[in-house]
Amino acid sequence: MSSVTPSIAPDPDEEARLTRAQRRSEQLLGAAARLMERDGSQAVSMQAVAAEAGVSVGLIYRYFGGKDELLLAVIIDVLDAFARRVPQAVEAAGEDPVQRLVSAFRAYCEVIDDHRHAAVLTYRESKSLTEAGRARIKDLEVATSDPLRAVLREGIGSGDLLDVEVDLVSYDLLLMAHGWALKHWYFERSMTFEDYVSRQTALMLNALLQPRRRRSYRRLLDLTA
Amino acid sequence: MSSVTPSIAPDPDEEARLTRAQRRSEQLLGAAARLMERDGSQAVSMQAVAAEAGVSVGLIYRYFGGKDELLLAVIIDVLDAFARRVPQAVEAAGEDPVQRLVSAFRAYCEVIDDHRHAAVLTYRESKSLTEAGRARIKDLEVATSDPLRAVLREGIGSGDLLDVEVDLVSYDLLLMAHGWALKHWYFERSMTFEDYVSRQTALMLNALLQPRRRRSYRRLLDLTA
Amino acid sequence: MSSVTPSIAPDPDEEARLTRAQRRSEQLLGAAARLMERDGSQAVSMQAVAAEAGVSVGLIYRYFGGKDELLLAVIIDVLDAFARRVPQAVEAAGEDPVQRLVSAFRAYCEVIDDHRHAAVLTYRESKSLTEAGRARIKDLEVATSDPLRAVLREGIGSGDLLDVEVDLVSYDLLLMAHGWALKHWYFERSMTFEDYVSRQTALMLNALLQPRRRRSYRRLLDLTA
Amino acid sequence: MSSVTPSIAPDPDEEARLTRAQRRSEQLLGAAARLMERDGSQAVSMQAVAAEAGVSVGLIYRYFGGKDELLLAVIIDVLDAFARRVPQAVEAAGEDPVQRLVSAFRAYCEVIDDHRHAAVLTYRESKSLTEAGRARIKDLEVATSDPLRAVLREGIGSGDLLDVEVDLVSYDLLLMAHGWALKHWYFERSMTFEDYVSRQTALMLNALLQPRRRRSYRRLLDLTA
DNA sequence: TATGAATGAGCCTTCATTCAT
DNA sequence: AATGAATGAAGGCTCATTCAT
Repeated sequence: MSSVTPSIAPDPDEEARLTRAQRRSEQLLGAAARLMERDGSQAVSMQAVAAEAGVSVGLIYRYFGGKDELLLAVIIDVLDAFARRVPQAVEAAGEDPVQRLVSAFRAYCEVIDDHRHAAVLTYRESKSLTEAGRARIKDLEVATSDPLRAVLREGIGSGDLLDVEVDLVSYDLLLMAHGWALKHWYFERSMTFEDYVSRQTALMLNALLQPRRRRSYRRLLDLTA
Repeated sequence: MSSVTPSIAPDPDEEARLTRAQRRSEQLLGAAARLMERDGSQAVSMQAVAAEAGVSVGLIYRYFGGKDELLLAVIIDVLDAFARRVPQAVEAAGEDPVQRLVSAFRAYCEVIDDHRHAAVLTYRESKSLTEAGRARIKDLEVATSDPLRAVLREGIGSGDLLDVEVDLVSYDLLLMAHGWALKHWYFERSMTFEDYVSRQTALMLNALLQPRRRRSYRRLLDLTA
Repeated sequence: MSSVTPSIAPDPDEEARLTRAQRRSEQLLGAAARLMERDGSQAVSMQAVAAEAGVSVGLIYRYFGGKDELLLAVIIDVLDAFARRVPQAVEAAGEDPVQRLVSAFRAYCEVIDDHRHAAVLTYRESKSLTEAGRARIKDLEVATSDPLRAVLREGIGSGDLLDVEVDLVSYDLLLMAHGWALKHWYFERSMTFEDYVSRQTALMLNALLQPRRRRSYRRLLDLTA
Repeated sequence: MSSVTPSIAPDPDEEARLTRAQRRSEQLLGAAARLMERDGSQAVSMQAVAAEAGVSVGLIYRYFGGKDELLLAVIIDVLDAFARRVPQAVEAAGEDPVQRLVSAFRAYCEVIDDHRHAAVLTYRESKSLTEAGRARIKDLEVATSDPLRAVLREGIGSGDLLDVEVDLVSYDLLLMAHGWALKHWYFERSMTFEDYVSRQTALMLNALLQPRRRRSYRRLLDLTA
């Protein structure tokens, strides 16, 4: 389409940064994500994805080998979003390990709140994938929790946190973040997102903080927020 | 269960107590659960369920209205297991609120370990249900966590636990229990079920126990099990 | 059931006149007719017939070879009703051939009004039958119109009616009678059953009556009833 | 129809005039009509229609929402044939109201002879339709008889016909026309289509013609053709 | 590159029929 | 004579995938 335009290139930067194929790919991924997150991947037909994206069915097969590959790509796309935003939040939190942990946890929760349905996809749809796809996602999920693990290790190293098992605790924190998406229908009746985050943060710090450091974070430890 | 019965001839009794219909129902439920837990309900055809159960397709429709109803029944079956076993465990734990909490949490984890895949069904398949079915499951899920809420309230009332928000914390504990099923593929590499339970228990008590009560449960608080 | 009753035989005549088998047969036929007339034979399942009759599916197969045979029996039952009531009406009309014709036509219409849906069965369902069944019904349908043919011949013989082709005209009259059932939904808006019969009678007589006999039946010839 | 076109190259025009979709639609409609008319719509499977049309099952669903819609379309197709050919015949019959009536009736009979089995579908299959479809067909059936009603009113207005109830008589005439299809198996033994039409025409005129106009149509009034 | 008509395997469901009791 | 649980073939319909244009 835009290649036909004879006038001076309207957006050369955009043109250059993303090849036509990349743009198409994102367009299809977006459409698929939108539908799959809402209805579940199995309930979404390729024709529906095509319609949502405003292209023909055949075109999807030029960019993705089939439905399995499309679902895999959608999930990977979501996990990438995690990998991008959490480290930023940690960085912005400054030097204090506890503050960095709090900030990381909040970032996880925020990303999940933004992709509330997408977050559930990873749980729900892994069975729809090939063994290879499933393996790849598992790796990505582990990688996704890396920032959390790193910040936990920092805190333990600095003596601010108890000497917990990092793998297990980082996973617990992820669960608590995902919890917002999983039971959103339940909690939205009794609390805001801010309530949820601050109360979970308090619980987490109660469990992890070295007793002698508790006074410094008294405000964050208030269990009734 | 029935093996606990001390009186004579437990099997004939068992045979007699269940009508033919009840046995059929359980047989079909078992087959469906086995396949759905493995492949996801959408990927399991009614013909496959029939084959797994060793009956004809038509027979399933004598016992369940259709695929939706079958899935719903499978999930309800699992939730019933929770409703049965957790209260028993709490009862058997004696009077101490903290011991009762620890015991309840362990029971949740054990049921999940027994129904490791089925537990995931609740998360994964809600989209596949009718609105009515979804509503019913939500109610059951809430009810399922009731024993946990009760025991938490006891502990707070007795002054053993901090004054946390019971709804949120009970949900966190459920998440931690479900976590064993959700990431079983990951944790089985580094820990046994016993490791998982005792470490999560330690974290939980660290977060919830009144400081002055910590000494009494020193052993349970060991974060490295 | 009734054979168990020990007290003095409550209805010995009834018992004697109809064997148990005959009564069962009528019971089943009645149930089948009721449902098929309402929903069409194809839409009625054997299990539905059994339920309507208050018996088990298996029993139907003791009395009728299968669904085809059941439908055939239902249709024959209806056609028999025609064969019974029309001759009675003709007889009761006295000696005058024209009066007998008028009476016969009215009788056809009345039977059809009583079995409004059943009448349609013959048109609708003949395709569902075996070749043999179809042939049998065709014969019965021809026989059903015999009284009409006879009375027409009388009228022609007596010089009251024009010398029309009896087969064709008797068929036309049957069509006009069935018309009440076929388009009942349309005519019930603008006329009663009595209107329908008297107006059709007037048209018929206008077409068939010898000109010189018209004066005698002036009232019946009034086209606006 | 198109054979009447005098200009050059009629076939390419025909080819061009119909879009691919229109041709497909007609192809499917034709196949469905052929089978349904022979076996009854309920007895015809979608796979059979696909096979008859030489296409795949799935394709039918691109053109018709389902089996109901397909049956509805077939019936509407037949009713459209009436709406097209009857007015033409009336027009071609000239000015005389009686001639126009005779011509209209003949046209009805001819269309029915062409669609002998399809005509029966309207009677037979109404139960197989949705409420909406049934309503639509009822409307079309009423509309189909409009030309007949119009020509009857003309004749009454011009004083050629008796003052009969137009709705009822037009329906009678339709029944007589449909009669050819309904009992074709019976009448084909004793008369040709021409016999049938001329005799029914004679009966109709005997019933409807004003006595003083009878002499003018003596030939048409001969009851033995 | 892009289209979308066409395919057909496979799914859920129904129901005529059988048979052990 | 009567039951009704069980069967399984067949039907309507969907949708991932292909391919001629």
